[in-house]
Amino acid sequence: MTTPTDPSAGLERLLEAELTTEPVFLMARAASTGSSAANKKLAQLELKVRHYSVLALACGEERLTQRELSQFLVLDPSQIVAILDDLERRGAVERRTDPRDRRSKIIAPTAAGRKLYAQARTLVENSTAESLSPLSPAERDELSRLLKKVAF
Amino acid sequence: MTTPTDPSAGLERLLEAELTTEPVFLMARAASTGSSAANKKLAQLELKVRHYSVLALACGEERLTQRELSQFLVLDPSQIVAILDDLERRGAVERRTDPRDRRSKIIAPTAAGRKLYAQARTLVENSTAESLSPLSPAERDELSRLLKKVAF
DNA sequence: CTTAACCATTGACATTTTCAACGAATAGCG
DNA sequence: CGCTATTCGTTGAAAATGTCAATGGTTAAG
Repeated sequence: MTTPTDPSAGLERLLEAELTTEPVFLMARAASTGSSAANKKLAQLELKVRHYSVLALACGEERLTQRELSQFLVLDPSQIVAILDDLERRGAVERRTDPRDRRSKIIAPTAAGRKLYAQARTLVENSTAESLSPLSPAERDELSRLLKKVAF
Repeated sequence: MTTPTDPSAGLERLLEAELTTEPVFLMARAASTGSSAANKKLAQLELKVRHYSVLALACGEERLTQRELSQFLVLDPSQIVAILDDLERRGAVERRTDPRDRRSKIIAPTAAGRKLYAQARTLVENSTAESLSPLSPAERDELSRLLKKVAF
């Protein structure tokens, strides 16, 4: 098993570049490599991170409307529609008209959806473990803590 | 001056959602909000983060080829072409055929380019300060340190 | 009851990503 | 030296993503 060559190999001399101190850049790069790694793993379930995120929320404690999903995930309502079309076609979630406000639709997971989420979750955790492998367990926790403060 | 309403306001009940513990999700969200904030500031210079990144590297110590920019920024070579077309049209950078390998082109900043970078850098720093405002100075340093370890 | 606002959805459009193919130039090897 | 394979920047097409206005159905406010 050959280690996949780092695409940015041979550029160690750039580690001192001013850009390397910019959090915007670091975040973008970390997020980009991280989610593309996760997407690769999720591909075997024909999922992408965006589907995984919606599915995860659908499988959570709170029952959410599409509007709420849209706000929380910072995605346009129309994108939520597309993602839900995929997930619903696969029988992973259901749209239920909110009885208290028939404009909204509440997203609920099916049994198959929960199963799918369980599998996906494992894959994502593997991917995360690899992505964060340069960090110690304590550092991973700290990173998550800091990101959470920034992201909300 | 009214504080722009947080788009994800009223969803505090989701802060305990399982998804909130996933670094992939946190990174994506932090990166997304962070760079869209930076983009807004950079708009007054008619720049985006991607242009800023290339300009920053061009203004650094190392003289880089397009291929190297592409690898370091994890962007397709064709995207580098487009970004450089913009920057060159504005007279911020120059493409110089590498005398040691006439296939490659070395990117060099012009005087105007350095000036532009200086202005842009200030804007980005302001944006970063706002984005990371929920963190203490020590936490910001720690976040940068951790991100750097992950991103490279 | 009427008007304004909200939700999910659709469709159009811009931006970004991804990929294959090309000419020019170099590197490796006989 | 000559031939072949590889690399570089560039172009163009296709797919994915993001952004935005308009719609029908529904609710809220007066």
